[in-house]
Amino acid sequence: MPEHVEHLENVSLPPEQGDGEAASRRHREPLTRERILRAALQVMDQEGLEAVTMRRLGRELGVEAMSLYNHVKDKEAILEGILEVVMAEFEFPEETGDWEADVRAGARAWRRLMIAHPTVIALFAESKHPASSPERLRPMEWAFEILGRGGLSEVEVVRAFRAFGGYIMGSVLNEVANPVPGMGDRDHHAEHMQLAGELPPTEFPNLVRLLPLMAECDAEVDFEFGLDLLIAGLRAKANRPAR
Amino acid sequence: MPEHVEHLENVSLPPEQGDGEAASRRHREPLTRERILRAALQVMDQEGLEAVTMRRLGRELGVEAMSLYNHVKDKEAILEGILEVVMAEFEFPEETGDWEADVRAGARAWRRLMIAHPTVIALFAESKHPASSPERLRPMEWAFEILGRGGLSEVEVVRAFRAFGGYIMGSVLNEVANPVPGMGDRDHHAEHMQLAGELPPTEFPNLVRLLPLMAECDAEVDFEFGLDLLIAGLRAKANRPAR
DNA sequence: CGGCATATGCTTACGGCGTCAGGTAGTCTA
DNA sequence: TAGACTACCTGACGCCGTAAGCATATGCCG
Repeated sequence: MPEHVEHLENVSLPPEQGDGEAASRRHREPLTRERILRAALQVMDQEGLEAVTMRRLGRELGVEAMSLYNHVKDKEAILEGILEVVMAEFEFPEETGDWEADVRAGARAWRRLMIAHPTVIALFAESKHPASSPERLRPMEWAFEILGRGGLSEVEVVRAFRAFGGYIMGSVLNEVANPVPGMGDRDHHAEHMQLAGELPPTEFPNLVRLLPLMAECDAEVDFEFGLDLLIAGLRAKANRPAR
Repeated sequence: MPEHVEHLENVSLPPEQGDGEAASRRHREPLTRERILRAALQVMDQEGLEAVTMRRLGRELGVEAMSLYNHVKDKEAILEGILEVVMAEFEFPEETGDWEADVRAGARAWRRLMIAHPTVIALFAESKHPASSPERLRPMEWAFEILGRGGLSEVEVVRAFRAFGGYIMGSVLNEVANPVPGMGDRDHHAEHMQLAGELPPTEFPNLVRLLPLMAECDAEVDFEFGLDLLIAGLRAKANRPAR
């Protein structure tokens, strides 16, 4: 067993006194739940969910894996914490008073958040407990507030929330699970095209015809298309004039 | 129907004597990709994604983990195979000729499939490659076919497909990730209600008021609500009369 | 100042994971 | 009958999450 290595970090601090190790430990900022969650989110964004590992987070923070347990209960708690951090990033759009515009802006803000951290979709899909932290509930509260101004009944507000929420979630899921160009990977375009070329045209005539079209679509435009459908339907339901 | 017969067994060998191990090895039906995928799907449905393990599947099939590799490349190939098996279960609704009814029926069939195997959502969310097997593409082809009959332009068909697909995916995701009663877990209802009771009412007035409503909602009815919105919007776009 | 409680981080270890490398025993064909 | 092939097994490696216990630093008491 080699002797204890005095980490090189201690050269960066003022030479107070003899004990290098103690000094280095003093000057590195202490571990916190906050710091852990931020590191976890970063690793997840950059390298995917399977890279988020206790040992890896420890390495990222200059600490052993077991030290993390002083600040979080579980790995599961870390994953839930990531959701918290992400939802806390939600940027509440400025309210215009125009109901449709506000709904649209809210939907876009939500989508933008998910697109910025695509892997959270998988996190949602695997999470076992419903949301309960204020960070996760605040955007929800706000969405209810906005939707409630459209002349809908209470139960319609709930249903509209679920309809929009579902649509946003699913759009992003399809977008990141089945990527098309316009956002990121160019090679999936080629993959799509090639697939369309290889398909037996008698069994898959529509696919052969439409897959290339699909590959060319802009995910953002498509998102707006579905949003239009939902809002048009809702407008009818609320007996509003087409503005 | 219990039509399962072990056809290979009697063909192969005359009844050799004695050796118990050889005999037992002979009458267990041989491992196949098919059998592996079915076992994987069953384990996943009953115990969740994290229970799907090479060793576990081996145990399930009376075989060591490494034997699975004679029939599948990877664990990842197994997970993709599960998607294949599930999508092969898609029940194509009978076509009525009524476009709206057909679209609705298709959406319901899709939803029913996901609800029957809730964990596949997580699989979709994690899968890295777009669909390419015929089993996964056939329902897609069919959806394009149905949507194409509504008087939409080609690009609108693609967009409608993505809108409906997104909505279905997301609805089911929200339904299984944030369960409410009516389908399965009763205790989540209580959880919701309790949460509503504990929330600071000045910060979350809408949540406090609407969460109980939400807990009472029927997921299926809510699904239909969103479906109505989308179809109403689409009907307008296609310049069809409200039938 | 000494002494202890508490908080923080480290070490070790256990069982389970995916999978590589190599072994073996039955079966098929020349 | 020899050799190849198939289908399965054994053992090992390096990961994983985390339980248990040890070491050290800090804060509070007299």
